[in-house]
Amino acid sequence: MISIYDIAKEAGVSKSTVSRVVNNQPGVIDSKREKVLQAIEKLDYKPHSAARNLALKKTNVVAVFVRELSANFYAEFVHDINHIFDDEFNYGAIYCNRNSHSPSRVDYLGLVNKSVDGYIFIGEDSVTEKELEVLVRAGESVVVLGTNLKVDGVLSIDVNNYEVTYEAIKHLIDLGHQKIIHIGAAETSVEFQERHRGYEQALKDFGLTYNSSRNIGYEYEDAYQYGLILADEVFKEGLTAAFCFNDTAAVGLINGLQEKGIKVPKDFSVVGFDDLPLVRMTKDYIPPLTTIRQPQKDMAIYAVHSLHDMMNHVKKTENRVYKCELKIRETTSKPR
Amino acid sequence: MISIYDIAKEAGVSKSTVSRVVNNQPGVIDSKREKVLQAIEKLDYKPHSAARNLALKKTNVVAVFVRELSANFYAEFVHDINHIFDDEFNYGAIYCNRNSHSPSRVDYLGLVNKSVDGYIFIGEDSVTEKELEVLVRAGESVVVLGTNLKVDGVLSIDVNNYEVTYEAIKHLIDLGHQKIIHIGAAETSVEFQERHRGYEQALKDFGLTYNSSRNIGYEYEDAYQYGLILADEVFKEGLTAAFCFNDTAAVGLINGLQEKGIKVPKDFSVVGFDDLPLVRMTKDYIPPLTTIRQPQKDMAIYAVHSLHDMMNHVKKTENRVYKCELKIRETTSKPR
DNA sequence: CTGAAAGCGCTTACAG
DNA sequence: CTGAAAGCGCTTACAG
Repeated sequence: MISIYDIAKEAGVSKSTVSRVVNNQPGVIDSKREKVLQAIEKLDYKPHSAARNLALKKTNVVAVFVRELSANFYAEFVHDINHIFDDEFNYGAIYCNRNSHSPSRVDYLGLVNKSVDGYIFIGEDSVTEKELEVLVRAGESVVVLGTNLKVDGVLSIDVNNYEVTYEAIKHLIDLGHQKIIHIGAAETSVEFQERHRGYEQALKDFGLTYNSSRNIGYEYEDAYQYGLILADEVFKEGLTAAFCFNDTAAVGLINGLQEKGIKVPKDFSVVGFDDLPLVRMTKDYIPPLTTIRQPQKDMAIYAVHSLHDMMNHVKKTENRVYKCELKIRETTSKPR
Repeated sequence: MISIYDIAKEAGVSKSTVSRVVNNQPGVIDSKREKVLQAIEKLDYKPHSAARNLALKKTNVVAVFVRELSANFYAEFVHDINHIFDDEFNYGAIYCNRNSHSPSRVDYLGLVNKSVDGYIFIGEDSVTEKELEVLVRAGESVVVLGTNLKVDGVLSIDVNNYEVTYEAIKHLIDLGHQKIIHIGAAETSVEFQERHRGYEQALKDFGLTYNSSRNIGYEYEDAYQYGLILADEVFKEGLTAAFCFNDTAAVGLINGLQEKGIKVPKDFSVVGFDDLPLVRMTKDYIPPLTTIRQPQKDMAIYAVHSLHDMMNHVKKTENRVYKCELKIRETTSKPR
């Protein structure tokens, strides 16, 4: 491979001079600058980034970790974050899958150590508290998004899961529902736990006794199958509403229920979470979803800007809890 | 930050010895190994990857580039590739968005130069021919997936777009369709061009004179809007079938058409492309899609294995064109 | 089994 | 404006 030394030789100057022109520094006479540029062009020279990173102790790259890159909700974040880095800063963002369900032999954090200036972790499965502590002790800049993890020195951005769930359940109760089920993905999820708290508190505050939570997994198909099963309980137990952990689950559930002849919202009300654009695909068949919108874009912007500030020690950054908005649309109505 | 030198001092040995235990090399007496391990634990030591990369001239990381990480079809590839690297090799994979539609100030290829052992580019918008040539000249290992780019020294994996499109059009013709429209995303797309060739050849071979291609953009909404418009042409010109560049477009088109009272497949036949699992979400409202399945998983496996072989100079690898399969389901039928 | 030394490809005071 | 030299944190022959 060709190095800075080769360019120096080709152009008849020193490595120092080559370095200066590569980095667009002033104080190089035009004639030499030109020679260097030509040599670079001629030999297809690209600086070796590991060498540069080592010398500069910075990389102009940040790492973004998510549980599963192709998961819908996270994909939006990934998209936004990428664009913000692109548009506003001269930073590259790289992405890593962090699927905790498959015990991975790859230690990304070790792999990536110091080859990155900052870290963004999205979703609670993307990182552990212990890992965060190690990063902080190493002086890294890190922000976590939607994890519920609180570690000194890492900036945390989250959403008011408890309150907004309370609000959604209250909405159902106000409509007259008495038997409302809470559907989550995985019990271990802090998200689930927070929302579960909101669910139970609302039941309690309004004196409802029916109290049932179920975790069904992350996939559309899980929700669809569960809808099929749930139909029975609707008939037997007089269930009239469900609060779902995301929109994909809500759509799956609705499809499963309707398959069994239970119409939404006439016979049954459903609340989703996330307000995914994806749901457009079903828009002509399923009523617009009552759901909860997270201020995703704002969160992404704040995440990127804060990380940037942290990396440049610009100023103190502060944790933030964003408020979600209950979007009442057409999958919830009075029970009949 | 703490370096190998700090560990050496703490453990009372030389850097060489520390390096040996960090890399699990034999030939270190147990008592010293233990001391080093303790020092590492105590000081939270992680090797600086840039330094190691520079010394070793290898990184154990590959980069995967796609146009848009959150795009549906690519997301599947990303998912598969990640899992294969995880399961079979001790390699990390990092992902980069390469959205050519937003002129980016970030030169990923430069950023990532030599901080990665190999490259996978997915989809034609992920890389240019010129970039590939530069990488080859620099001796990099690179594979391209679904790009139609042929550059000496880069392994190319693609799909028989021309043939399978021909087959799909023939299927429609066999059913009795005479006016078939070809719907693409962007004219500049080689994918479009290949499929267009297949479309035109089939028309020609079977003596059809109606010949019309349209490019409508990549999003669901584009297709839906276009479906609304297309409805008119169906009435006026007697169009009876469409071949779409992907399933999302097919669903959007169907929704648009049905909105205007045109039923699929009774009044109009539609063929999709990709056989996305995503389409499940509409399965209770739209008939199962006649579409084209790409052997995606096989392609991902071959891509990862080939790249691994190239990086280790194990053996010659060969370009591959995978055959797609026309899945005849329920959105195509005889015209009425 | 162990350590001193050279080298990986860059950057950047420093001296001129 | 320019170059020689030291240094970034690691690895690995080499000598002992």
